[in-house]
Amino acid sequence: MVRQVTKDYIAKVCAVDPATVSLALNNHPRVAASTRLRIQAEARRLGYVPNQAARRLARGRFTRNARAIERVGAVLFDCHIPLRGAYMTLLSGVEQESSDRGGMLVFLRETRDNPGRRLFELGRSGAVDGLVLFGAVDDAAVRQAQTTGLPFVVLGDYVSAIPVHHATVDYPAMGQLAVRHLWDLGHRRIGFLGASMRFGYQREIRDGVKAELRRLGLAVDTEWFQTREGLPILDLTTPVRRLLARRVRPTALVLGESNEATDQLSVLSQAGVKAPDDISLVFCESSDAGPPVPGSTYVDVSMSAVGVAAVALLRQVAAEPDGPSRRVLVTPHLVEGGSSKHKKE
Amino acid sequence: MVRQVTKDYIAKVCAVDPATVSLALNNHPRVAASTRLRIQAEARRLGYVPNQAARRLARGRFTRNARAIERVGAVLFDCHIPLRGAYMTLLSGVEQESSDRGGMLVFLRETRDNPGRRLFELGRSGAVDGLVLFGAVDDAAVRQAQTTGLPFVVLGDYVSAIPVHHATVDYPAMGQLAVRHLWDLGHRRIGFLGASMRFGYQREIRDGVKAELRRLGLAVDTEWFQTREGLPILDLTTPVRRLLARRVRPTALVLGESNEATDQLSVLSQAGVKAPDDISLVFCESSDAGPPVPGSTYVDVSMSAVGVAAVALLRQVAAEPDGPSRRVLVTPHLVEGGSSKHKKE
DNA sequence: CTGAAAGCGCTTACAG
DNA sequence: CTGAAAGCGCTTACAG
Repeated sequence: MVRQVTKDYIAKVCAVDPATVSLALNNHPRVAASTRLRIQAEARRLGYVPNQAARRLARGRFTRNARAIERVGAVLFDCHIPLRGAYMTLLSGVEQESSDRGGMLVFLRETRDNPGRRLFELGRSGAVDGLVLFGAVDDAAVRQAQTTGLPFVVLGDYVSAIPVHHATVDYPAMGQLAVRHLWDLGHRRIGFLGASMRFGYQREIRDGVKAELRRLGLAVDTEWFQTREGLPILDLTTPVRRLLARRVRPTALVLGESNEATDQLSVLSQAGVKAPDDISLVFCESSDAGPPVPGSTYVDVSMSAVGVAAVALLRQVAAEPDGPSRRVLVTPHLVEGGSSKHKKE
Repeated sequence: MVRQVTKDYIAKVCAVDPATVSLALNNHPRVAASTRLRIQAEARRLGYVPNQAARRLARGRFTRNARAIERVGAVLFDCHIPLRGAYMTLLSGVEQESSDRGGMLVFLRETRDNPGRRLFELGRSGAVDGLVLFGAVDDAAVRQAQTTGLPFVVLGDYVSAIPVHHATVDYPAMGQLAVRHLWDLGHRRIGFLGASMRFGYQREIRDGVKAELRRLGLAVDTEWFQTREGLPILDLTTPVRRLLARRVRPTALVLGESNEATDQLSVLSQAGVKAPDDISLVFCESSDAGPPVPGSTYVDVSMSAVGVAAVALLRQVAAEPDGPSRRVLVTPHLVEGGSSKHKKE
């Protein structure tokens, strides 16, 4: 075990009181600049790292209420579906923003077997200063978070009527950007391929597409809007087939769920429809995994940026606990690849 | 803020000394059973949760050396490739095993910009009792972990010559199980489709396939062993094409990388080769995401079980720090679906 | 078997 | 501007 470098030790070396060391290292203005610099230099030289446990314990004595967000508890509400890579990216964003400010991240999973227990214990144990909730967040989850008394923010999709602070992707903008790109390339017959529509983000992307089409004065042809809603769960291809069966086909498509892109493309290719020559394609992607299909044009958004935004929001919420519900939206952007091109005349 | 229920408060209610409460709640044998039960009941009733910070601080006074693993630091070494869903599942396994024993998980990412810094600070801060390393773990990563003085375990694939404690999947067994299943179905011409072979797990699966073929007295025909080694990075389909170009085709295939399954299947289907009628397929999957293709036969392994195993191993390592390098392998199992069947006579 | 004490390393209000 | 003190909530060695 490495010998712990304590504030007392630094105090001895610098010939000052331990209290002064504490104030100096926390950049308290009451310490003379020269003293502060001397102490900070010595601390750096010795590789001093404050003892987290002692710090938290000592602070608890005074600031009974709102304190700075140093340790963030990231709580994943389990969803009984495979854990997606996007969660990992969200989490790494939360971690980044916590660590960069000298804090750290505690990761916790709430299970359905014993709902609320871990969250309750986390709240009482004093181990974290605030919470970020993600996964299958619903009314029960929000209420559990409320009982901890800690400030919290919901990250990404959730289903709850209770107003909360919320950081997520600007999903409507994804649909909007995709349509706008195709419009700029000269396309006027633009369709949409969606997935199950069971998740909020899927519906938001779709609504963004519709809204932008209307804004541009284009027909929102329901025949060109195909989703898997109402279809068997494993049927990934019928929407594409239906779309191809239309008398007049769209010249361009927005694909709302990049996870299903490969299957959709294989139906297109089997039907002899090639991108971008026969049809322009824009994918919507939100997993930081690069192009959903090599070389494709897609609307991208950084999930880790959403994690960063959530922690930043959490700090605001902690500083002003009684403010109104806040919402932060991370803006997507278009990445041009080879799957879209100007409409042939 | 919720009023903190402290041991002092319980002591007052139970009319005993705070020290007795501490001993009782930690199941110390020196406390009379009746007293212990009375105190524990009261603590439960009041919803008492011990203050983590105080506990760690107090414990630090005595046990300077090996202590129980309560708080685990999960350190992800960044890899500049998209974060895979499998990492999330690993992490949730680590979290589960930590939480179930009343502990918790601190998640940390080591970045390339400032290697070792966060790990160093984590070690000094006294925030965790042991480490689990995963991601792009190499010699430098292992050495950084060593300097913390904390017990640690490597989780999953890594590249380092330094002997470490290690928990991972029994990848050779995946290949072995797949071959054995096909053999049992009567197949004698069994091939293998691999990916880039840049990762250790890919090579281990392949070697497991080869070893089992030899064990069964089957020819290891190199023409039926196709990988993407040496091919352009985005070329996912050439291996399948090469395999199909052989004069004598295999009647069954082990697919080593389920991420690439969809692409491989589409080549097969374009060539008019259908599973399982023309060829039996067994996929290797390790992301807890269910069948890589709906209804397929695959060798599965629970990555969260690997996370659980890693923490269990960490406890052993902490208890006996000077023991030899330990290694825990999680065993995969076969899930039968429709993509494999008895060989036609 | 239980009580009273010391102290983990830190922070901040209070004196000087 | 700095020092000396009190105390955060807990654990464990030491007395009784």
